Formats: sequence, structure tokens, C-alpha cells
Amino acid sequence: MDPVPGPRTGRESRSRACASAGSRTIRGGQYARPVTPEQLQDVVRTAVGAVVERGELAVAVPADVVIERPRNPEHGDYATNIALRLAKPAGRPPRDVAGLVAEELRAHAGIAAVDIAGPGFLNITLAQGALGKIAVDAVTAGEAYGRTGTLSGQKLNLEFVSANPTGPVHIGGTRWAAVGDALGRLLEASGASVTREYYFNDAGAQIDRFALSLLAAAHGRPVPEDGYAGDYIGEIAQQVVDAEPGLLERPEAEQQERFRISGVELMFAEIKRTLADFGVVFDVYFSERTLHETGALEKAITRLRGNGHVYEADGAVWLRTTDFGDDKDRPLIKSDGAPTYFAADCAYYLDKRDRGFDKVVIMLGADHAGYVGRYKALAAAVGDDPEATLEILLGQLVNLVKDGQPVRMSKRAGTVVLLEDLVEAVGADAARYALARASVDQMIDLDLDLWSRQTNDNPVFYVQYAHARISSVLRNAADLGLALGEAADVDVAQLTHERENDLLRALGEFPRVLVAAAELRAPHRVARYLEELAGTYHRFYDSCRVLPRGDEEATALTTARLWVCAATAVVLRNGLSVLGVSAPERM
RNA sequence: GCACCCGUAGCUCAACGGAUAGAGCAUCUGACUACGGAUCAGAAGGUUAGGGGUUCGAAUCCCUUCGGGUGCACCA
Repeated sequence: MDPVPGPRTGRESRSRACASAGSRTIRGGQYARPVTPEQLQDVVRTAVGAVVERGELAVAVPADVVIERPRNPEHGDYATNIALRLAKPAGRPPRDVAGLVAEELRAHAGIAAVDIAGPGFLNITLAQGALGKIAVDAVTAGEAYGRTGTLSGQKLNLEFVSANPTGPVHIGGTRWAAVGDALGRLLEASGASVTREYYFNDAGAQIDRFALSLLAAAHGRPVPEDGYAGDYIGEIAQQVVDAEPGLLERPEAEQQERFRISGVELMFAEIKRTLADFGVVFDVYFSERTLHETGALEKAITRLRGNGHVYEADGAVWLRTTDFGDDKDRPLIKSDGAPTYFAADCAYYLDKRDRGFDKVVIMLGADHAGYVGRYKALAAAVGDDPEATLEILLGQLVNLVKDGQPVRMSKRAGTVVLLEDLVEAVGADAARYALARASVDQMIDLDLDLWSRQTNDNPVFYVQYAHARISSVLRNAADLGLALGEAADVDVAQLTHERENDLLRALGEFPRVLVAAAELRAPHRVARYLEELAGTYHRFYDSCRVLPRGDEEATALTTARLWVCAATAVVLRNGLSVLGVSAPERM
């Protein structure tokens, strides 16, 4: 995928310019009317700097200032805990520190009020009507709203799913498809260059078993020991036979080879198609076999040996991963001379690094948690700092529940719930949303009965409905001949209703939500935010009439509210887009 | 036995060390002769598994007990 430079908003570049301007005292200067948390952050930082400069406080001006959106509306538009943070280093009671900073902030033109609350929180109320600018910013930026450059310059390789082409993608892989793809979009929204990669094993015992299973199926024989069952085996076997008439009369070894090659090809095509229908497309599908064929494997071992971490014992070749915190050393080459899967992992990691990726990110299921130690060790063994170049994200597995009973899964027995089953039951949007809205640390119980009912239990409808509703309002506005007009002509000061302010503050949070979600590798935060935003819009809609009724005339307030609607639609669209979920204009 | 993840409302799940722990669904009570009621307002529902500790402040960090999941191969 092409690197997305992440168009920046003017707001952000101003923010950066200010950050580097130092702690100069600015009274109503840089941000005459700060409205976004980012702007307020700079204002607070500047205020602290001024207090320090006057010698009233002996602390270093903090680089990051936490601006929160208080849950309780009585606590103002924004709040900061800066005084609580500075109290200890300053050797002063929090409320004293708060008083000094508050006084400085009150002098700022765009700030209407500053209250000291509780242990020393500063509750900040902005000038009346100031928040409306957020709507103008969002609409003006459009698809770029929320995109930042916090990760710009980073070249990341994001590997996920990586299911072997011996069967269809099951529910576990589906979770990584949904979360991994969303994470990719999220990282791109923060300015990173992301390559989505799928590593597949097309050499080795698993594939042999797959080929033997196809062979058996084609001859009507029972599934071999350790073979794969499932309807798809018979179907693929049939496809191979159809494509190569007379295959079954050739020597068995030759047949097996043909089934292996064609079978993998067909199975993989099926996997790609299913994933594409799910909205997930990889930039690179990396074949393990190529690592063997190009000699990359030997080169990797040679390099590890050169670094002095390889030894031989019991006829096998080992990597001393215990030098880097692993539980036990890992074999690279078995005593029978065959390379291990781990050896291919080493070569693969080096290949990614050679391709210029700053960081290698791998998403694994919890059933692969045991691999983290050896991965980290191999990165260290080639001379990298694993903390900097390798990130392994572990996700808990998906539990299936049907009739109140857990569904046991076994790929080889053919009792699996597949990606396509889930999509067929609830649709791609709901499936992606539901899987992406839970933290990956959380094991999720997926009730198949509930999902197959296709009821409104899924919050994705709530979010999508908000978008459809806004679309309807904007359509009706167009029918009435009402347009947004130019940004410069909007009188945002008209927006003073409490529900409007709630909504505007929520819209202003979006960029920070994306930044935090990207940093924490937590796409589910975006989903949670969207649910909250949808609710905030519905409440606004309920108490703030947008369009004129009957023969009423449109007013400046009408236009301003249309901007608020349009801005909300922009954020819902951008947020859903990160999750790979559609934002329908009608439902 | 060792390691990692988890334990939050009846259910499914949120909550960068911050204020009164939040949503959706389910339950109860209300609101449609004007922008989509797939909505909104309100109620009820919690000792954040239990116990210690760290500090201005802990669901969050540390220790510990209990409970659940996963992994501990010269398999891939």
C-alpha cells in the first residue's frame, strides 16, 4: 500500500510551531480563542512557563500537558491536572500551584473562566460560542480531519492473519483480519507508512498432510492420519482433478505433488477472495518457500553464527536464545538436516529489516504467546534492539457459544466457524465492527445465536444510523435550497446550546482519539468513541432543531447547525473508515 | 510446576494513575399532527473476584490468594 503522508490540518502545523516557540508569555496571542484540546495544551504550557519565568514556581515546564474532557458538564469545557502533576516537583500544595496557573490562564482572551476544583484540577471554560470553530475545521479538512503526523517517517511492516493455505480462514483469523486491518488504517492515519503482510507456509509437513488429504479425497479414501477433513477438501480435490484430466492415473508421488501445488493455489485464492470480501487486502503475501529457495535461510544462519550465538549439539544446530531471555535454546536445523520453522522465522525477520522497515509488527493469537520470547531473542541475536524494531501484539482468542454451550473448534475435523459463515450471518460491517470493538486483550464470547438473529443488538447500527440520519437532514436541507456556504461566512458564535457544545467538544476529541488508539495499538478505542459520538449527536438532534419548520425562515443558526451536522458526518465517516465499516447514507 | 492474558451492572464489553467506574442489549416509567422513534428523557442495576501495599488519588501499578483462558516440541 502506498504510504499515506497524512494531509495535515493547518491547526496542527500551528500547534507544532507554537510548541517550538518556547515558554514565551502569550496573552491572547497565539490562540486568541483556543478551542481544541491541542491548542489548549499549548496555552496551558505557555501559562506554566510564564509563572516559572516570574520565579513563582520552580519546575521544568512539562512537555506534555494532559487536557481532559470532563464528564461532568459543571466542570467546564476542559480540565487539566497540571497542578497535581507539578505539586511534587515544585514542593508546593497542588491547590497553590493551581492558583498560580489559573491566574495566568484567566488573563487569556479566549478563556472565559478557570475554576480550581477538588484536589487541584483546573476546570476551564472557553469563551461563549468559541467551540463552533471545531465544526468548521472538521468540514474544511474533510477526509483529512483526524489525520496527524505523529508517526510520520515511520516505515512499519504489519503482519497479521498469516493462516496457512490448508483450509479456509476461521473465526480466530477473522478477528486478526478485522483488528489488523483497522490497526493498519489507524497507523496510516497517524502518518506512518504501513505495509500489510501475510506470511504463509507453503513448505513442510502441514502442506504435505493437506496434499495427502486431497489425494485421499480424490480417490474416495478415508482421511489419512493427521489429515484435514471438511467439505472444502473434497471440493478442492475435485477442482484439481477437473483441471487436470487423467491425473488420477499417474504415479501417486506425482499426483501428490500436483495436489500440493494446485491445492495450495486454489486454497489460497479462496482465502484471498474471502478476505477481500471482508475488506481486507494485503500488500504482500510472503511465501515461506521462497526463503528456502533463495538461500535466505542459510544466510540468516550464517549471520547468526557470525554473531556467535549458534552452536551444535545432539546433531542439531541451535540458536542460543537463552542469552536474550528466552526460556530455552531453539533449534535452527534438526538432526535430520532439515531446517526448522524457527529458522525460517529468522530469515523472514531479516528479510523484513533488509526491506527497510523500521519496525516489524506481528499480530499473534494467544495460542502463539510462547513464540514471543524466541522472536525477541532472534531480533537481539542479529544485533537489533528488539524493543525498538520488533513489536508482537498478542490477541486473545474468540470463544464461540451456541445454545449456551461453547463450540469446540478443530480445523482438521472440519468443525469450524469460518470467516464467510460469520459474514453470511451478520454482514461484513457488523462482523468487522463487533470484532474490532473489543480490546484484543479481552477474550470475547461470540454468541452465534445472537449474531445469527441479525437484531439491533450490535452497536454498529447505532453508529451507522446516526450517519444515515445526518445524511437525511443534509438531503432535506438541500431540498430546501439550504447550503453550507463558505466557511468564512458561518457565524459559529450562534452555537451556544449545551447539546451543541457537547457535540462540538466530542468532535474536537477525534484527532486525539486516533493518536491515542494508534499509539496504544487499540483500534477498539475508535469504535467506542464513535458510539459515544453517535449518542451525543442523537441528543443534540433531539433538542436542537436544525431545519426551519413550515414557513419559518432559515437563520444564521440554521446554517451553523448544518455545519455541525456536516462535521459530525465527516467524523463518523472517517472513524468508520478506520474500522473498515461503511457509513451508509440510507439504511 | 513455570510463563503470558483475563476476572468490572443480569448479558456482551469500555474506562492514556484522575473528579460521582461508563455504553449497548435486557427490565421498568415516560416522549411521536414537522429535520429518519433503528431516537430521546428518566429509573433500577457495582464492595471493579478476595486480601494487602505504593500516593494527593488505584478497575488501572506492585505482592498474594482464588477462578477462567492460552502456551511451555529436533511440530508446522
